[in-house]
Amino acid sequence: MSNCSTASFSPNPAVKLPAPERMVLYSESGPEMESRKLPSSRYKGVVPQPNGRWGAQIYEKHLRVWLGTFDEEDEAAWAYDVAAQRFRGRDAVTNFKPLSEINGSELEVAFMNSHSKSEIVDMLRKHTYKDELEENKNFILARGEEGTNCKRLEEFGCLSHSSKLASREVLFEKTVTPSDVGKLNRLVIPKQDAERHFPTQKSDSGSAATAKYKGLLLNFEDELGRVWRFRYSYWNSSQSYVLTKGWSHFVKEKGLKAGEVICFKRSTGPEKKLYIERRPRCNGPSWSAPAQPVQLIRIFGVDIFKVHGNGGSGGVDTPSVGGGGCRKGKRVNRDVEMNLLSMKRGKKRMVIRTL
DNA sequence: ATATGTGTTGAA
DNA sequence: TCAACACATATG
Repeated sequence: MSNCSTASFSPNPAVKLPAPERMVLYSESGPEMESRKLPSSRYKGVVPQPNGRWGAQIYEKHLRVWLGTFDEEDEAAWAYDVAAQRFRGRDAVTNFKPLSEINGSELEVAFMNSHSKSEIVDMLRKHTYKDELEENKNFILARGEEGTNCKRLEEFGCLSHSSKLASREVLFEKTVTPSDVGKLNRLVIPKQDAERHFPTQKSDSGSAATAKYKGLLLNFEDELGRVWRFRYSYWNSSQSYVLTKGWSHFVKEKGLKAGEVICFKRSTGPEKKLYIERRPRCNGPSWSAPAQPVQLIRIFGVDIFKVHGNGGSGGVDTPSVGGGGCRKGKRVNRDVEMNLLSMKRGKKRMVIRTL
């Protein structure tokens, strides 16, 4: 509060903050150069270190929780934000724009909440938070095409409740058009796909004649296990199948934009649950192809993921990830590379090569 | 020897 | 809760 108390401080300096003259504090050229005061930070939860770096800390239950030291002041502020949102939830006061107001941050929120506070703090102190988050994201996004072991995902805290165990098959995808995300509040389902994959229900019990479809409410689960309910119906006027009621809410919440691809899936089990997922969108050149199928295999009693390569050159190929674009992880080309995503305890990423 | 993180305090 | 500040302790 102290630093907030200055009227100029905005809780969400999405805009540049005015930089107070911190240097001045140093130049209090006292008789002894020893008596320098440390420059205070304009960020909440950030404290100066004697060596010019910045510490981040948050308080809980009268106790200080140290979040580590950072080269940059805003890095420390960011660390504080992460901790604050994990410790205090959506309405935590943060230095920068809170995740709750950022489109597409659902995965990060899920990631955060699926780790204990101390795990998050650990990551911050070791500066591994971002990496772990990326791993987790890619993990989820690569899921689904084939029978991925969702139990494993659950262990990693990647999946929320109901979406755990079902493997799913892709029904079809659609690149949403401007009108799909515009004010018409409807999504057109390509006719072929609709007739092939979505349930049909004629209100008219009479046999053939009138193919009049009564609206149908369908539930779809998203990447996070969140359930969306849409009205699915047929518009005679345009001879098209559409999702109507509930659709605009989805568009808004997800921040869905024209050109993005949404993928409809269905669980392969008896349940036949429906899923709607926004396909990972990466503009970078390295992710041009759709995610490659991934399969779980078990070696030495450890579950790993095998990415189906092409040449079958005895090795497991890496995902279509080069150096840049989507992620930066370290990758190996040949041999089996397994990264046991943060093993339960050590949080260390292990790379094991076989043969 | 230096960097990091804790003990502690006063203020909000 | 929070940051300031002194300083003990960890680290290389």
